[in-house]
Amino acid sequence: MNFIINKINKILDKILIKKFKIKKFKFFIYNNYLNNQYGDVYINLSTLYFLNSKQQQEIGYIIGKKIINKLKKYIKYYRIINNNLNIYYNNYFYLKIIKLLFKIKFNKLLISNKNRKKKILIDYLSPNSNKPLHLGHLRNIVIGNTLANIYKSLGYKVIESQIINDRGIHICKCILSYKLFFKNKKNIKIKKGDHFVGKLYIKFEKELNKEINYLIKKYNINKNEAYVKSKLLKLVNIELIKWENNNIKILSIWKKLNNLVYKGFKKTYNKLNIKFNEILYESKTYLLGKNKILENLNNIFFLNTYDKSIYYLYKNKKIIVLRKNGTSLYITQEIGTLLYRIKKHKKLFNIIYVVGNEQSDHFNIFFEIINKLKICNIKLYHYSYNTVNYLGKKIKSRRKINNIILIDELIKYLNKIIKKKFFNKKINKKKILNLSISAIKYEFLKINPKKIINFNINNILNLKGNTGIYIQYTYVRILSIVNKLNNYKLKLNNIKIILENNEKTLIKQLIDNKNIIKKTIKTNDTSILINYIYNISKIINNFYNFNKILKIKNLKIMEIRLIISKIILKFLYFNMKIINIPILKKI
RNA sequence: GGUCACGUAGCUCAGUAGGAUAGAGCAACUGCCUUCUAAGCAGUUGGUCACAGGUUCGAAUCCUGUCGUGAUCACCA
Repeated sequence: MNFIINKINKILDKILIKKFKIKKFKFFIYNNYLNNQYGDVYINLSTLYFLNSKQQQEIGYIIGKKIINKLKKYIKYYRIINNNLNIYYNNYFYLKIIKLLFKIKFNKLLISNKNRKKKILIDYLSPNSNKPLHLGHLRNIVIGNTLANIYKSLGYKVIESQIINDRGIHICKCILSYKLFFKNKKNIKIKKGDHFVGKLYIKFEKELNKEINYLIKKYNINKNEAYVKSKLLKLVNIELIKWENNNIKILSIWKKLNNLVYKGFKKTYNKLNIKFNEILYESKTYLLGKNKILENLNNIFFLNTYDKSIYYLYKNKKIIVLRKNGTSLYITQEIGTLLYRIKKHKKLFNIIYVVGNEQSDHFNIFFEIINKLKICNIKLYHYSYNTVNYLGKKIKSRRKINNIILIDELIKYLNKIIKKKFFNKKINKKKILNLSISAIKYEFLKINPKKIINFNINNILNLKGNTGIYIQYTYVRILSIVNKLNNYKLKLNNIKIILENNEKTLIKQLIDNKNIIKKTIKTNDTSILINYIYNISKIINNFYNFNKILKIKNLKIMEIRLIISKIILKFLYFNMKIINIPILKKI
């Protein structure tokens, strides 16, 4: 949108090639948002390192003059300070941009026809069906969902996909726990299904622990030996075998418990305002992929002659892809699921796996295999993010259930805090929830996915400063002004107002929206977008405080500020939708 | 031990493609609510960018090494 930078670039190219015969050189034009002394954009002349500083300055002056000549309309003047060529926009430039921004629809800003027909599948959640969603999942959800929203805003068709791990020993533990410890209590109240099943799991683990300790004392043996002797473990394995043999009784409990969990999950998704348009279940996909491997035996995959398992050779390591008993593994399933998706969604352009960085090896192997199998031309990408630590330790979702904070619990804590803060004002439950959700999402998005999050409940409970609530608050404040002037008819022609510095800074930054979003995708870093929104919000609040609108007598100034306010609303609305932070009309 | 991340203010984090005096929030301290919504605004204090070398006109940023933290290295998913 910043047409000036394009024009400056063209001028730079011409001068360098024609006057100085420097062909393979490109200046980088920097934006300056902070320092009012320096130009709105600047070029660092030192990048012409092959010339001495006198020559650099000479070139600087020539470029400066040329730019002034060509772009008189938009540029006030240029200065060379500390070997930087600073270029200053004039008032007309800002007014022109304001007019542009006022007309433009932000949600159509990024859409290009190139992307319109392209389908992208984003696989961003794979919960186990034996426990509620927790902080570890939250990072996954928030990043995946934001990514999906960005691609949608670019015009792609996006499939948001999750695959639920609904089979295996973990769920059998819940089934057994239900049979042994809960079934006879007819008056069980189930508020939220996933929490109930989670309790079943904890109960089992507790009982197992008791038994193991008992065995260790009684027989004076070590832990591993006790595991072998454990009756509970034996029983669980029997359940698992029954499940694999399609035992009707087991299957019916299994279905019952899973459905409870899915209902619970759905409630949590609703709170977070996310929707998946593809839900896969491992019980249905775990047999896929086996045939593909057998088809390519001796060609890509090889047989272990001594035990008849099948492996793939990755960096001289044998990676087993089919067990000796012929059953599938994680990687086998991954291949199968891909085959399934290719069939189901025709013309997929791209699949993005938003999965923790601990699985980067898995994906490297997976992608290499897919490459060799020549299954498809779809671009596959592992969007990896780092772990969430709690109390100094990584949250391990697979085995342990204690030492984690559930998403629902976190929301509850926050709701309480927010309710207290609003002691005197009327505020309904839904608004409290929306505030909590925004605080939570924002907290996870604002940190670069590459970095470990050391989760501290106090950070998120402190609702000051750089938080999701701040962004919402900014929106609400501006909205209240605009609402009060709802009937005012604006005339866009012949605005001739000299803008304030904060207004200029604001406009300069607003122009960057498109680039920032593109960069967010390019670098796989949601914190870029968040920081951008936050920085602009700070300027907006400064604007709110100093550039009064309702109280100003000069109608023309009031009008231009109203226009800027409307642009701000459009901007925030658009970007809040992308990071999926709820918009509060009024607190 | 191999591989891959990360180390910036007391704490949590930004830092454009290597480029001007390294920026925010929290915490601490000053001001501002009869004010378009104070969950806000304006300001003060706070830095050997882990350490050591190298590349470069120029390094928080690139390279090498050391130290520290974490992840991973299953016929688990």
